[in-house]
Amino acid sequence: MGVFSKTCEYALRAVFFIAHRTAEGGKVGIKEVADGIASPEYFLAKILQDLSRKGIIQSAKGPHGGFFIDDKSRKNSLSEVVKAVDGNGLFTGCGLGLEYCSEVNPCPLHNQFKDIRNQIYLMLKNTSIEQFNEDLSLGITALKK
Amino acid sequence: MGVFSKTCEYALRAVFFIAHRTAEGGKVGIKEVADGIASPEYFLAKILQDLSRKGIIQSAKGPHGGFFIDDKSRKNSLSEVVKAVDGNGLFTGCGLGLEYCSEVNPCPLHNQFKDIRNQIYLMLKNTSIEQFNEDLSLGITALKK
DNA sequence: ATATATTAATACCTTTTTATCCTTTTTATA
DNA sequence: TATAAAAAGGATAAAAAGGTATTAATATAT
Repeated sequence: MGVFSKTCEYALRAVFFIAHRTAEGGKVGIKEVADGIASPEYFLAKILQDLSRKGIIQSAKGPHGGFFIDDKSRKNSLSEVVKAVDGNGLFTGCGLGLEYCSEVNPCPLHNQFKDIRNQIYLMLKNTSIEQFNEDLSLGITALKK
Repeated sequence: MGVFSKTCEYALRAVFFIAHRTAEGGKVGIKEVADGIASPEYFLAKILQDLSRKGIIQSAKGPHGGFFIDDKSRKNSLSEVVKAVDGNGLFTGCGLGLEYCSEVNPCPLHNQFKDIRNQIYLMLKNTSIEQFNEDLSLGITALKK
């Protein structure tokens, strides 16, 4: 098990792919995205529908339709994507799964875990969707396998 | 979804509870543990069996039997518990779920995520099972709900 | 107008995780 | 030695996550 759900992993990879692929305008079809990030096509379709409904990405139907990310959306931080898919339990929840864990009623790991949570949040908050476009163009980073 | 699986959350809470409860010797039964950490009894039983098989905790059958943690085991770090339950994917895996992600073939998030992973690992590595016994005795920290 | 390419919606299937129940084995002690 | 107490183990079920297939809706080129 990783930090993110499989759904969220696909979502992040897809968002990077679409942002990169449509940086100069245009749209990209679901098949191409699925292939580009090595994800199951139909499953990804559901994820992208959801992201589109939530305004994380955009889509257009019909011929020459496809998915894309507009100028405003591509400035979004990854925390928005993660929140849309996995909720913000990762940023706020107790490490030991205790419902009422808080500053006044902490679990043993509360303080240590608070730092971790915060670190994860800051990392995602300070990273934008578009910021890897160049690396992807240069082939410095990979999105499949 | 949290950082750990539900199974792992129960395991960590149980390990804290048992260590605290048997710090002065003696054993504690499954019912008491389940009640003490607000977990489903039979599900927890499976988890504890597994932890016992893997040497993270100890158990004794028969009258006056139960679970306990010996002196050596209570010095174990939490990373051992997590590794036993969730494997070490959390410490080594790619944030985007890419199989071949590495220093030479990184995903976009590789460097940022490496730090997070490491932070999680160090936190767990540097925290022992027994180190919360006192807080638990004083009622400073909680293990249920 | 119509055919076509495309996403949207929906329904369904499979696997994994979480949870429960029941039986068996072990063991202390009366 | 019988009994009771406790964990161990097996079988099953429910829920959630992950994945597939099909149909509907729709924009656009012709």
